[in-house]
Amino acid sequence: MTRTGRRPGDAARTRAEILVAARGAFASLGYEGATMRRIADEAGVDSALIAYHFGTKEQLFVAAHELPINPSDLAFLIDGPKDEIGARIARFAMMMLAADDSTAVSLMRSSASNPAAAAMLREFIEGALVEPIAEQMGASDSRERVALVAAQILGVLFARHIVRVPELASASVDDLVDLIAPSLQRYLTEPLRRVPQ
Amino acid sequence: MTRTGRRPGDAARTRAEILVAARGAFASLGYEGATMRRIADEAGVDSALIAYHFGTKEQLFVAAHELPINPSDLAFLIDGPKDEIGARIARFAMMMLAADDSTAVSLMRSSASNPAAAAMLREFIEGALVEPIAEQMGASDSRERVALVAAQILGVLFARHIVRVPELASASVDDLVDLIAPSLQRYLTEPLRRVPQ
DNA sequence: CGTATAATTCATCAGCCGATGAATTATACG
DNA sequence: CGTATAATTCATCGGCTGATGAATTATACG
Repeated sequence: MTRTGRRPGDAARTRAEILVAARGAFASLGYEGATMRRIADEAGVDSALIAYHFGTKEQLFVAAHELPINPSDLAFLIDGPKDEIGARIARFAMMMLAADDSTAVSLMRSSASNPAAAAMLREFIEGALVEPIAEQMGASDSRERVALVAAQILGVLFARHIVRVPELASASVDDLVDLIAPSLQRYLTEPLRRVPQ
Repeated sequence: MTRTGRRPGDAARTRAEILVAARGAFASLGYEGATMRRIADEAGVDSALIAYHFGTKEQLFVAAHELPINPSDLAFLIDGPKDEIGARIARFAMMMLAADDSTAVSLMRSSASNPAAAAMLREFIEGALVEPIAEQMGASDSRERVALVAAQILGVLFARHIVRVPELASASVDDLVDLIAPSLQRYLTEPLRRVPQ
């Protein structure tokens, strides 16, 4: 059927198709579950071709998770009215990160069993969220505040897309935004402790 | 060194040692990463002995996660002053579930790559938390409220023990309780949406 | 048009996985 | 004390994994 040797037609396209298949597999199966052969089958390709284009499985994982988001795209979260920052972040997180096959869910899934993936997720949270937002806020506990926001978002994603708790899995994006926005708002802008340290 | 055949001494003890090794391995490596051979090595035992005592790997996983908690032990969370229920749940969750090798972290880790583990975690959340607490509360949106509490707790555990976000990984249990208790309180007892549906 | 090279598949390797039957040794119980 | 049986290790199976060298075919470019 598919003979050996170079295929006719657009060559650069194959590479992109492998990346799409890889993202889907990592997101639904995690790092170990997404085998090279499965990804290759999904992309309609031999697994050796993946090695040819991307090298090792770990390199493929990194390539598949290269951010489609430029960290400076997140500036709008900080700008704008301060009393709505929780809602802005909640909406952005639920919309961009909530798809079952999003790179965020994929990274979360793989982080659970793969320390290198956990490091990637940690560095993204620190570098793209905690540091820029905390710097902008300037208070001494800003980093802690942003980390709590990240934890709340991770929790909703985990409960909704990995555990699939029915009450959250069936909720709409709009509902989720309304529900968690006040918590994020509190973590960022309201007094955190009853008895200050 | 360790010869073949039955070993002298307390026989029932071996079984318990296998369970301890299994819990540690599942909690730190996840379902797929915790291989039968690794667990056996950790327990100082041949992997065939695990099969002899517990059957398949999946049966071992279930045995290792049999609840040390009787669901009725959770009644105290609901009883007591209503304006402190968030703090009670936060303290209980952070203390009981926060150890790196707790069965909760173990279940979370395995849930990410193993649908059967995710089902176990989902059923625990629904059966031991959402249903009893929501029934006690009685409001129409009670289930959703408890699910949000579960999501917040899962998020802190995930960020702290799996991603290891430094700001949360280094925080003390007391700090974490103080920080998230008001969010849990709001999810359970305060108006959830600005514009009711 | 010819040829170097890029893209692709095939075949195969060593290693690890979970499972299982056979052999071995201690205990329990008559 | 003898023997059935429980507890344990050993040896091995088929299957899957990531990786890689060799063969094949299309393209790019002179």
